[in-house]
Amino acid sequence: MSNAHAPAPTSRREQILKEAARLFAERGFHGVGVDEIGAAVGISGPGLYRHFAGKDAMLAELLVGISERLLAGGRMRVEEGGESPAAVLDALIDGHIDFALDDRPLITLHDRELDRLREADRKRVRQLQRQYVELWVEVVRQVHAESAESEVRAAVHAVFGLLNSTPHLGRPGSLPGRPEMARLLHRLALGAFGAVDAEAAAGAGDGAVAARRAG
Amino acid sequence: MSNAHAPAPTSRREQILKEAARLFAERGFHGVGVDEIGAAVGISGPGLYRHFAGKDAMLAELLVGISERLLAGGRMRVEEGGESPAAVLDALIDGHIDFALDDRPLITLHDRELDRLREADRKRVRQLQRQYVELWVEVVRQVHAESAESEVRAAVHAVFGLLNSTPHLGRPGSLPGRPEMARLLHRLALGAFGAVDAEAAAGAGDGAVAARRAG
DNA sequence: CAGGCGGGTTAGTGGTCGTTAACCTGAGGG
DNA sequence: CCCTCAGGTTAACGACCACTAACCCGCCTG
Repeated sequence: MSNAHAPAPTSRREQILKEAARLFAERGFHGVGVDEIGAAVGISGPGLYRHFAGKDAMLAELLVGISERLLAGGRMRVEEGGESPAAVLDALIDGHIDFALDDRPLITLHDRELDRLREADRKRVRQLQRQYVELWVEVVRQVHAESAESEVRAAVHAVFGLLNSTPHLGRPGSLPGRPEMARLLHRLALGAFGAVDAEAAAGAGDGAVAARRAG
Repeated sequence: MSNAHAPAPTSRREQILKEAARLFAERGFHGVGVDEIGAAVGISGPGLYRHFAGKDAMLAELLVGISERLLAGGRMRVEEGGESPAAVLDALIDGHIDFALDDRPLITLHDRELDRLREADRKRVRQLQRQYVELWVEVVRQVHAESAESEVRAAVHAVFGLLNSTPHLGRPGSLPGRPEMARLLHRLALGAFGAVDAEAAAGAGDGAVAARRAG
């Protein structure tokens, strides 16, 4: 439509993947047709088959790609190893936040359309996800050593849910801007992890933990 | 399949809705056909049209129903008014956790298939969701008075993401059981809310908040 | 200039799916 | 005993859609 002489820093494949991700996130994998994806990149319908084996292949490449990038980024930050486990955890959190804030459609797809994959791809994605989770679990356990592993694992899942909540936010100005949002999410994640360690005395429904921060 | 002489405490409609919710959650609205829904309740295909105007109507009734129940439950707990704002917040959290743990398919649908609704239904659901969010925002602000409203609102969304993370959990025994899970989620939510108030001194990436709980 | 080929095009095809049509049956009620 | 009617059934229809076939063209290479 627009760029007739595009310097094309992004290949056609990547352009297609980006638009496909957006459309899949907006209307669901089954909800968007190949014609629409084609139209979004200026070609029409079956032209996509010059770049991908099929619609499924696009979704597979998106989900595998995102999972690999998440894991690779996490591994990198762990190996860099900060001054302390807490610093590594901070880095993990910031990395995930950047991802959630910058690649919303992918985050959405990541836990929404997994089951539309062929068995093999789904297994691969799940394996990558599991490794990513375990990466976090190890780091979190170094920061909160006295917590049970199963609770830490559940907490990691829950914090992912927290960090990945950004796509669900209403558009307008009733919410903080991107930098404030990043800092807020960081605080919330740390706050949640800090609450993993049971102050077992506190039963449910008495507001003990909420009261703590005022004390 | 099983109950040939069902005392039918649940009407046929409810039975259909329940199965439809499960299937929609598993494979997405577009991913399941009316024949499958029918088969799940022992009748086949078009028999459903004796109970619902169409597939869309089932989804609409599910989403509107869940939103109304969430809001009604929340309002009830607020009006009951505990001993303190913190106690009311505890009640809200417990209510939401019960919902997330007991009605996973609905929770999944709730933020996954909203856009498949007709304009009118979608507006209604969004309005109910917004009212539910604002209910929480008011209560949280009473507990954390010094926090900016926009940050509290974002935090509420994020905590919903945290509490609604249960459907994403891997099946096996690597996770806590239901009661432990409920208590853990409760703690995590309070921990997150407790971190809304900026200790503005702490920049990103220095682990200050994580360190706090050890100090 | 030949020719391969990357990257498009349009037309068609087979299958799936939501929905409707037409028909059936068994249980009450007058 | 008939009539109604709720709640099914199967068959068919129309739309949509992923994918294939067949064709095309501009660019680069030799």
